[in-house]
Amino acid sequence: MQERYNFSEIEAKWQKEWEQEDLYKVTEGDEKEKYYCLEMFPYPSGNLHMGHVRNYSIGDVLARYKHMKGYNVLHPMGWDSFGLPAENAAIKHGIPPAKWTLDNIENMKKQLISMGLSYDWGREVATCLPDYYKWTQWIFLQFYKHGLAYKKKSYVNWCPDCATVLANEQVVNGACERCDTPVEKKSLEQWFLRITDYAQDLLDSIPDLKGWPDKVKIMQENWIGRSEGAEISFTVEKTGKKLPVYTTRPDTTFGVSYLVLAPEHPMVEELIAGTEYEEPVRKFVRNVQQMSEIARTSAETEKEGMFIGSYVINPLNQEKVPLWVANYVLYEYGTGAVMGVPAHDERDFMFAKKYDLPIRVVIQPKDQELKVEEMTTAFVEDGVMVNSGKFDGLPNQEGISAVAHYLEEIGAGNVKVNFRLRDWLISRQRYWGAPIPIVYCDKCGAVPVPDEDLPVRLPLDVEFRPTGESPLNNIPEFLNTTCPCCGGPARRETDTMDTFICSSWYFLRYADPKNAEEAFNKEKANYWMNVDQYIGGVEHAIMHLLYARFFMKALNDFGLVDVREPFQRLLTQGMVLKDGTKMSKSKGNVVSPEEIINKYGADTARLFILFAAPPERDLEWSDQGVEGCYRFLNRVWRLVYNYVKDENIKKAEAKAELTKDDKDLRRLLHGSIKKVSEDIGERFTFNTGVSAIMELVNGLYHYRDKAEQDPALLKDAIDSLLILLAPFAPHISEELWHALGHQTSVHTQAWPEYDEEALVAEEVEVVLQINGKVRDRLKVAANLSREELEKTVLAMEKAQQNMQGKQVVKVITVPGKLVNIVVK
RNA sequence: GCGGGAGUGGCGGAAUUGGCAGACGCGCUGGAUUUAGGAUCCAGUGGGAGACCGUGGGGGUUCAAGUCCCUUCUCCCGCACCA
Repeated sequence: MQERYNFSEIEAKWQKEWEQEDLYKVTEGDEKEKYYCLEMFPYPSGNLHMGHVRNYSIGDVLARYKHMKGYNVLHPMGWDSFGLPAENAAIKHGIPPAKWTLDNIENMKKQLISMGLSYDWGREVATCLPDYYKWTQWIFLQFYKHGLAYKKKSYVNWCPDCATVLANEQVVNGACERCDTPVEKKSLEQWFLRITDYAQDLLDSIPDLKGWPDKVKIMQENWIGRSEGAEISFTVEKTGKKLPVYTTRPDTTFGVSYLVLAPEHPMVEELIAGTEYEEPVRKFVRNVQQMSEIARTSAETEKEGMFIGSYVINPLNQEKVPLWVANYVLYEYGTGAVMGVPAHDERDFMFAKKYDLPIRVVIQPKDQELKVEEMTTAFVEDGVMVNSGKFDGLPNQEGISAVAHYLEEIGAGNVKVNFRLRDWLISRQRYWGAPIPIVYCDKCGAVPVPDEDLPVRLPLDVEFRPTGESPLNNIPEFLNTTCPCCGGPARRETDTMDTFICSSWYFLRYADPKNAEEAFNKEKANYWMNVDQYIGGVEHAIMHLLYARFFMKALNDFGLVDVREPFQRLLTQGMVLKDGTKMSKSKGNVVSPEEIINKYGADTARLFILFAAPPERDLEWSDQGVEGCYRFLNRVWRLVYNYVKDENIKKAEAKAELTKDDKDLRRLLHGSIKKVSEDIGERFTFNTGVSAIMELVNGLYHYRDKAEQDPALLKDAIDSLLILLAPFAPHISEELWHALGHQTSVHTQAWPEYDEEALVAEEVEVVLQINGKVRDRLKVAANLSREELEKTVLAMEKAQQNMQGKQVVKVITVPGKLVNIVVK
């Protein structure tokens, strides 16, 4: 055994060895219980960053731990490899996207391997390869065949910089999630998936996600945004047509003083055509539509509107109220029209004040009387209905359903549930994605590509121009095809799918990655799913995690798999920061994993990133902290080195009886086993797990200084130490394990069990408190009875001093912990 | 504005069920070793000379509060005209 810890030699050696032995290969159907440990697969940007290191270190500790605990562990890795950066590289550097992507994968895979991660590389998938996207296309067609994929013309979010449309979820504060460019609205014909059909289901099963952080569950709940209310039909006076509005407050319907349409509402144009309002209203609508999404959807934006010259009839009281158009009404939500009740809605109140529209109180608070002239803000709390005909006197909460049901009776409305969630726009006007497998025929319309013709291959020999247009439009061999229906000439769809589609089912493909006949074998998927532990960044709280849940429910409904939720437990790791902020090139505070691994080794990098903070919290990078972890591994190395070298210890006879020092070490050892097991397996607090291992090492150093040791105990402690360390620092543990003379891998050892009896201390320290404040300490026998403990502590000098001349009110004794004397 | 999370030594962080605040690591101080430095090993390290005081501030419950309740401040994250 070498005296020095030569990490680079050791790490290379064991990485090669593990690969040759195929140590991490798994197959299904083992008699062991399965455990599916999954980390979010990366986009192959070309280089690993610290966020990846953190993500994959966490996953690897869990996977290795579960493996040693006797589970059949599936721990795969792959590549989310479609996406825009590959195209940008092509435009900028003239490298074809496929080559750029595959080169990046190769490089990143090397880096992942250099971290010593326990992946079954035989299950590697890359979403950009035809053997994967064939099945992405097939799944799309399943959605299509079940009526869950459809094409419609609508106002969609367009990012001018990315030159493509975006899903609602990809618009952040009115700007493109990727490049921060303000999005524009465009009216385009696009493919959607009917995620709204699953809105209620997605919401209802959130409480079942027991192992998910509340934060993520709440975010999803808010995103789905269920609201209960009523749809109420007003009648347009001029045309007699019904104009439905959606409201959560049908109890305020008697307080309606105007109605507002969204600028995009088709009835606007219909009602102004040929009237004196035509020109000014058109101008107003145009102005609103020219506003950026950010300005338009901000709550701070001044509410502006305009009367459009028509009136509608309130179905409850037959009142005639004016019809307006205004910038604050969203066409996409509800019916695109709202009723204005200024007295009881803040926005309506502001609007009515601005345009001098009437305000009528229809809900009175219980303890005071509202006077319109005195109101400075809308009254939105609960109260009693007034000015509401036969509903007068009814508490408004009851009024909500009473009015809704009455409207239903008279045929002027119905109870209605609305969701904020919109259907998922999946078309992208980009090249580097999975082609949507549809062809357009003049005779037959949109026709799905037959399963046997899949995959619709992405042509690889393409030319990129910085026009923003998808090159697929310029490739006749791709574009022109024959109709699968009638055999006539047809055109292919040139849009590709949102890459979130590819990542919505990859965890299923890992269960059966090589299958050429199916997306995945049902039995294999049923065996491995669902994912027992999923680990990734919280930035995916909504998009990826919601889409994947939607896919799982749909695939279950298609009968392809038995489970309905993809991820049993979810761990969202915090960011890796440097100098208090996120690492970024522009700030110049990036620490590259490669650099750290070269300087200290992967084991040190892993250990530091797990030790520096609990996984959910942000982690501040510290070069000195890394140094400390490196020192610790050296300390472990020397401990084992000295042990192996010391012939006396190995020759020593086993002792008949353990001394106090022996028992202390044994208690420390078993306490460490317990702590590390719980910290990895139950609490997911790897930082305290590492600290427990450090304490064990400190204890072993002290033990080595003792005059006599128990050789059997020492050997057991050092063996166990290496097993406990193995999930965190796999290379050094393996090397030292073999240096101790073991023939098999440390990673295939059974995780040690702790002995409850060994944990029991013979002596404990108890505390003397006076009025709750610690005044003295005392070592006593651990099994001392309550009475004896109290007697002993009360007899202490400090106790006597404090009781002198005072009245003892009471004495609280907690055996094994403390005696608190309350004096007056 | 709404929702969520966090404020603990010089720093990262521990304290799992209300029971010894500051585990472990960094940094710092001292000692041993060494020609010397580095490395290593050992010891010390919240503040205060001390009685004592200490978990963002104020109040409360309790024999006992970092932990529970009320209130307030600061920071971070998510959503934000969804009728």
